[in-house]
Amino acid sequence: MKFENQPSYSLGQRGPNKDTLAGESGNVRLVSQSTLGEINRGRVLQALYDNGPKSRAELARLAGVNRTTITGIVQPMIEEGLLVEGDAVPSDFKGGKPARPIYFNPEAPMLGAVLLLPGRIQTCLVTLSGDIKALTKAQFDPHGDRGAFLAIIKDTLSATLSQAHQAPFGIGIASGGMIDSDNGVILAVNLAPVLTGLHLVDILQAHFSLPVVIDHHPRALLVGDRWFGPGRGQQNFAAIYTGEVLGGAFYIDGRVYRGLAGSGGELGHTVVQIDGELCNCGKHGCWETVAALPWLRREAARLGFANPESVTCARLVKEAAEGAEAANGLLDRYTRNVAFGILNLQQTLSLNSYVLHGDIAGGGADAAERVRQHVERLVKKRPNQEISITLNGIGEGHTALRGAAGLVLSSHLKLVI
Amino acid sequence: MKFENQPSYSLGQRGPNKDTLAGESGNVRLVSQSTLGEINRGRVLQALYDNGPKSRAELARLAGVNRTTITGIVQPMIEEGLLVEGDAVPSDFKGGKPARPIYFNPEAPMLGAVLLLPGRIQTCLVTLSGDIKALTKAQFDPHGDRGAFLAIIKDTLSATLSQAHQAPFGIGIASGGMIDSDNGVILAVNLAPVLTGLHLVDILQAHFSLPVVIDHHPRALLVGDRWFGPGRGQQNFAAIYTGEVLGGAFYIDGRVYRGLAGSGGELGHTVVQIDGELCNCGKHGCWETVAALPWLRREAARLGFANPESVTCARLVKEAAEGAEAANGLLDRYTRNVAFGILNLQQTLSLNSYVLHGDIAGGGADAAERVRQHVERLVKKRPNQEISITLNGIGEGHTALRGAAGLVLSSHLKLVI
DNA sequence: ATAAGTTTGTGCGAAGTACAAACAAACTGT
DNA sequence: ACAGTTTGTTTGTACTTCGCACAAACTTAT
Repeated sequence: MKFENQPSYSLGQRGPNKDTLAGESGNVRLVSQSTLGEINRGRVLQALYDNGPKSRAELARLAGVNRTTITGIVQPMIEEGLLVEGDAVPSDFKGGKPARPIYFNPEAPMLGAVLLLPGRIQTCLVTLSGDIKALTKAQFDPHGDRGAFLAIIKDTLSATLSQAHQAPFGIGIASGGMIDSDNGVILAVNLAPVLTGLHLVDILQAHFSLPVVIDHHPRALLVGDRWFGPGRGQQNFAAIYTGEVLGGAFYIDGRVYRGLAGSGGELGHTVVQIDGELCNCGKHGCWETVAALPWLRREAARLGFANPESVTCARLVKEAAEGAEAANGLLDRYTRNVAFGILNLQQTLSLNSYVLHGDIAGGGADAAERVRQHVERLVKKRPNQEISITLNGIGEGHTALRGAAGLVLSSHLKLVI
Repeated sequence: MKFENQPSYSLGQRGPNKDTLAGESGNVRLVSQSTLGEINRGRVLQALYDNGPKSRAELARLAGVNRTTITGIVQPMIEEGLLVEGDAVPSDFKGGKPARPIYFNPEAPMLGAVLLLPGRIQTCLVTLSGDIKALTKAQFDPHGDRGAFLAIIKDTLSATLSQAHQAPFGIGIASGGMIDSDNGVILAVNLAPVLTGLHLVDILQAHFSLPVVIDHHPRALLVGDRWFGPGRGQQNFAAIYTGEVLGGAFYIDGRVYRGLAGSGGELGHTVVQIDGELCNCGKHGCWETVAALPWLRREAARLGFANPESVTCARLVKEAAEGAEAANGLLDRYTRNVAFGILNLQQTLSLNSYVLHGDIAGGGADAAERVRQHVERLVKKRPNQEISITLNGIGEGHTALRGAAGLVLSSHLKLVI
């Protein structure tokens, strides 16, 4: 028989000479058996991350598979030193062979991490359980010479990596600015032009002979929440950062959402006030224009606050607690404005869980509770769906470094086909 | 050794007594070999959908696997009548055995579809290539008796199904209102209270002994775009519907985005104008308040248009083409308002492709081009990322019914683990 | 008319990975 | 000492993809 009148067309989103990607029209990838094995190994590791040390039998129950299957997956990783078997744990039952829990080997390789901010570099090692080691800091001229910058970052990383007893799994980089995470390129950093256009991943991979991954700062915070923070075990949640700018990122179904070449998640530049204040991106009325520190300080000045340039969420919370009505009012407006963007994310994606970072997190539990109450007032609740607003990153402030390390974990574990 | 100080906690989003889902903390599913086979069979079917008839060798090239693998997948489906082998096609090469293309069997079972609107039901059969057959229509009292409604929908569907030569794969239902698509329940339809709380999937599955799936109307439009319309072959795109209300849905990485229990994608109730117009959802400044027909008509009345109650996008396009400056101005404002919500979706998810339905689609290519130009003005373009705005559903108007049928396809093909 | 070259489809056995069943090990309670 | 229970291991089976060789079906050159 002849097949006729069969359409085969697309919406025209691909540019000229662009290679088709897996899953795009014209190219559907099947799953091979070795890929199947990789997926399952990654999921077993994920289960250990999410649930803590577990025996083979417990892992088999969690994963819905045969005990033999778990042994087959786990044994090679014990033999290669990634995992280790713990002491026998007496059973909770009447009788029964004691279980032998399995977990990550403290002697396992660590993760390299780089935090890249305009003018400043921090590097460290992070253990599989999230401990920070060999922290090294340096500064660079954001408008300076490309070669000088590369020398500084290589030296700083070398100082850190020299304190590892064995080669780490890889190096993760959290950077400000517009990042193409697929190609490992810093597309643009307005505050540090020396970085713009830098193919940093290729350069560092060649220099250190280690896998290198890069992503932008809010997404690194998110990944840090996922592996080492309040997002542990979560499949769907967002991290929201407020400061000089406003940014965010989110996990959907266990995966960091990136969009094409990492371009998704420009949450600060979604519009919440048509024809509102001019944003530094050129549009009017972006979420960032009403929910970042510049807005807060401008409003503080307009309302006659003392030292308006030093107004932060923490300061407002403190002054409100001391009875200052003006501070209470401004704090309420700020947290309400933050809530509008969270509302829009909630309406769009139903993530139900949000972790606050940066200035808004500096306001502590009081600020978080205000944001949550505003969000709850705005969202039409669905049955059995509580919205959770939590904090991370207050205190020692290494969330972004852990996040950078988490980028390595996410890419190494191959958790999703 | 003993494992100590290992955290195992979550953000607290689960309610009391809620079963943990696959992938959530405490439960990670591994992939079995029979699941692997199902995934690969689904992907081969998807490749045929997206690319039209292909030979085994061509499919092997597309899928990146061995020719033997494709034969092993395809042969059982030929034997069971889902696929059929076509006439040999002479090779484009010098020599070479002629290829035997494979495609869907016209004698294969069809798909049942139901469109459920306040007061009206439409049912039909849809072939695997999207042809509509056995269309039946009925009306019901939206405030009437639950039993009377069920009798009407069963009769209407029976009339349609009696014209099928064999049992269809299943029945898909596109419905207005708030739908819990995981449990197959219509949670609320403000304009048709008789439907509220109806466990329609269980009822119809029991009655017809066929698989039944349900989703809300904009998501059914999206799925229709994906299988039978301009979204064919696309992994990431959104469908936007404007009319009395504004709704939308989107595909991410080849999957319909649903969120928990289908609650994601309430795009019409994202806020674009803080403290703006009161919305019928109770909030102020939702996208729906500035980009649906009620806004258009109210503005037309305010501006002194003749017969403002009959203003639609199509009418404005026509009058603007005839030189009416007021119509041109209102059309520009309407398409700009539609663009703001698309902008926010683009900033959040970087989908790059949007299909317009309903009233805004009624404005044809001119309206779509205006929307596209507004979006392009607002979005900071990334390298190699064109934004596409297309139309669907104008003409015969069966997009939603094809979409309902597509819900069956999506669930039947098991395209994703 | 025959041979060389090329592509497609099939047959056969190998490889990778999960599953089922049986058994040994290690415990508790009677 | 024995029964019962759970955990971990051993052995063989099942499912699915892969690699290689070969047959079939064509075109082109001689």
